[in-house]
Amino acid sequence: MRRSAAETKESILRAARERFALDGYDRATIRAIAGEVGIDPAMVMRYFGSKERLFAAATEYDLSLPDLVAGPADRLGFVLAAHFVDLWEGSEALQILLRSSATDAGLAERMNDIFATQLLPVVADLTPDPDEAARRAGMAAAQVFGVALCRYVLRLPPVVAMDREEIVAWIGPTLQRYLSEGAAVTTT
Amino acid sequence: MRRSAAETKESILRAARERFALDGYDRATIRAIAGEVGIDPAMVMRYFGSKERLFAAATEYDLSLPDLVAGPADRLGFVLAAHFVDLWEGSEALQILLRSSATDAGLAERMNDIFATQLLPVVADLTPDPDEAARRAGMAAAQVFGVALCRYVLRLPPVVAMDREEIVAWIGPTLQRYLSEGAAVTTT
DNA sequence: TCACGAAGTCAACGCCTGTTGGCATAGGCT
DNA sequence: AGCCTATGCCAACAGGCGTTGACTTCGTGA
Repeated sequence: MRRSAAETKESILRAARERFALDGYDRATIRAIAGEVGIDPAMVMRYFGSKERLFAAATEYDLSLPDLVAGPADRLGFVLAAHFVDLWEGSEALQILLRSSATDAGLAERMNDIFATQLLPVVADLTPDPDEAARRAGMAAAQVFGVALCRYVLRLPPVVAMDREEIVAWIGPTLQRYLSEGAAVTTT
Repeated sequence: MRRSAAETKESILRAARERFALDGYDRATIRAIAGEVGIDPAMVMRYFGSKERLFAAATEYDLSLPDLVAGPADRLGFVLAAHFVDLWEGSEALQILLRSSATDAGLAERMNDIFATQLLPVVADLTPDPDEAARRAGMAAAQVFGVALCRYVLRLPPVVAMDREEIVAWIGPTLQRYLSEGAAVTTT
């Protein structure tokens, strides 16, 4: 079969996202991805150079966090929760990153970058003390990643069964507390 | 060098836990594990039969959840939080399982079993409606797994920096709400 | 028309993996 | 002392992987 280069490249990207999302970086093979598209593995190399570069191309994205300070302060957790749920549902990129970063130190580092450059600054606008802001952002990330892990990776049935609204209703107040309410104090 | 079979077996298990925890199931190789112990890869096969059986032997454990109904109802979240933090810190087994279950469907299934047979029944004792109990347990699992993911796998600096007490103080109230307080209602 | 570049195939390479069977050897038991 | 078994090593296999370079085929523009 003969297609335009752009078409083929896009087909490869689609198949790659699917395989990476399902199997993770290591187990997803160039051969399987090429097979899904119906072309020779060599084509993937021609268009993307290497498996690493293909992965990078398949996981480009932007958190595009809303400006949290703009919204009403007391609905902040809900705004963030809704935004993240939409993000996870909307594209496979974050799911792919999450799954593969469990075994790839480089990808874990990339998740750190995402955290540090996208979530942390937004939270820092709400809290004067930078150390406290980091901890608050860290806990918020833990809650968000935890839901994503259970829903898309581990596929725990109750968490998979929930719809967007219900998840937001559960984690909204949690994020609200992590981001803006009284700092945790040590308790025995 | 010559040791007793029991000693060697134990050394292999120690090295295996370390490699599995650091690299995940796929990237941890029998050769690397054997090399760490200073023996031939064939010895690993002699003692454990296969890589899969070695992994199974390296990840035996027991959640041994406390009886939540026994404690004071209003400290329930804190009790569970403290218990889980101790569990994660105390052994590598859960960290290994968490890391590797991201790419291995069989292990994800095993995490489901852990959830269904150990956490869920405990929560079910607190809530009459089984469907609601499942959702509550699911959210609690999401929070606990999320912290573990950020702390041991992704190694987000602020989450790594926290000590046991601080983590318990943060997620204690969250678990409390997920397990026993007013069910979430849909909110726009 | 025909040559040329783009799109795709093919076979092979070098490497690493889990796994196997045969061979050496040390050390306790009789 | 001498055997015999548990402990360990070595070399090799078969298969899968990413990657490479040379070859074929199609479509188009001069």
